[in-house]
Amino acid sequence: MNSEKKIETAASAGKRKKPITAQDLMNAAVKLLDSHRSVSSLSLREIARAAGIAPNSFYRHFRDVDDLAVALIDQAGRSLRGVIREARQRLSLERSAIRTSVEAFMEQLDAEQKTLHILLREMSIGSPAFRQAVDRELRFFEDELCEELTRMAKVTGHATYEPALASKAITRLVFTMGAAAADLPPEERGQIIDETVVMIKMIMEGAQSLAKRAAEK
Amino acid sequence: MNSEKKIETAASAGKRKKPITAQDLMNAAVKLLDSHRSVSSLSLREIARAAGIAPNSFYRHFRDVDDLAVALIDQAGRSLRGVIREARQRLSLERSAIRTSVEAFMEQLDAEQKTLHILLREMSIGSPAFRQAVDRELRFFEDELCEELTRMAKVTGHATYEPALASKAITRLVFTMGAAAADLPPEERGQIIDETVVMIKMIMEGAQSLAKRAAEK
DNA sequence: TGTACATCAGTGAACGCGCGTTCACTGATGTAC
DNA sequence: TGTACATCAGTGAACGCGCGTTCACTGATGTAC
Repeated sequence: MNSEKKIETAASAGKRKKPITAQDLMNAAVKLLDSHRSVSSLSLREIARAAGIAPNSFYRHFRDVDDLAVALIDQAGRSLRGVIREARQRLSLERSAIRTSVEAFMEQLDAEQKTLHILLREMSIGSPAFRQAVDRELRFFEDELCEELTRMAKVTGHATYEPALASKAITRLVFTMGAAAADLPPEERGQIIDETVVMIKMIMEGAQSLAKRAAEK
Repeated sequence: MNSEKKIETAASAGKRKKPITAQDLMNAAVKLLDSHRSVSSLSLREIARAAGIAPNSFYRHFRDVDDLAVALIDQAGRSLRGVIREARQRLSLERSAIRTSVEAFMEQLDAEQKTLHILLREMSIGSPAFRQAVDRELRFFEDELCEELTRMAKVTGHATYEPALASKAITRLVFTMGAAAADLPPEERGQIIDETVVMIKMIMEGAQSLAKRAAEK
């Protein structure tokens, strides 16, 4: 017990050194962002403190806080690709493709690193580099969805009117609803998911109906 | 000329006093927010400096920066009601109701106080009071739209499926697209307006089509 | 019309504090011979 | 296997600065008599 305490003290108060990764710093930042603070309001010292390192050690991993923020968005991007991949995997079953995808998206909000949540919240705020990173991810999601829509159109015979626009509308809608969901207790998430599913169905139905009408005349 | 210069000097460098309004402070804050900074990153001293008063004079008008931020959102709310009123006024003409409304919305982004822009950007960030104020405005817009939709349904005979959800979808979409438009040079706004109009038409068309289908079975 | 007085929006100076950044350092880990 | 050395992630101390907030103040404006 004595030696155990000694080890613990050595590990936490650490005589001289502690190894820390860039990821640890990002996690510390995410934790600080938890309650509706914006990335731009985080200080370097604050993050370093939360991660348990000296302020100047921060520079070993990132140029500045903005640099870390961009890294967070990149991670959110990876999270987003995870959503898409997972939705595809689950898709072969008999459930509604829309519902399945929306659920995959909303689940990713609680993923270990809650970077997706941050992306949703700070879409239009932050440095040029930050917003550029967000835009890139948004566009990727949109393009992926658009491909999926046109692929579906060939299979089912239901053409989609302006599939790029429908994709954009759905993407923006899912992102906004996701941002709303992320701030809600899990038991109210279900309703947001239901709402989002119906909204998407409206768009798909509308896009198909408009396509038919355009074809008729 | 000599006396004119004297007066100007007295007014700008001001021997002892300058009268300043709460609105002046809000305008100064808005100006600082222009390039993608978040409200939470503004300092009291920065705002006071921009408004041309001593830092401590700030307290004559607001309790703190957060208090000013909430006032900005209230102003954005008034701007939003202006959008609705203006859209209604223009509506009697023969143009598309959707297009007219979207244009009214997007024009309001450039209104003298660009508070609507700030509301769109910071929707999910900021103090509880701030977000509560934003939520209130969002809901108001949504309700207003929902009423309009059900009123239209009676006139045209086209029922809307889940009008509350359709309203929510349209509101969120308009707000996101507005946020995107606000950061764009005016000459690219037109495209965003066109896109938004088509998106809304998809939702309306879809909601009507789903209503028909629900009525049939 | 004058005089006395309260109110109110402004002021400069000062405080203690947390900030970002720099410096020269330390000691563990991996590599060359 | 040992020894010498480069690399690299950490360190504490120090810097100058802008911050929010407080204080006692000033002088213009509006009101009462």
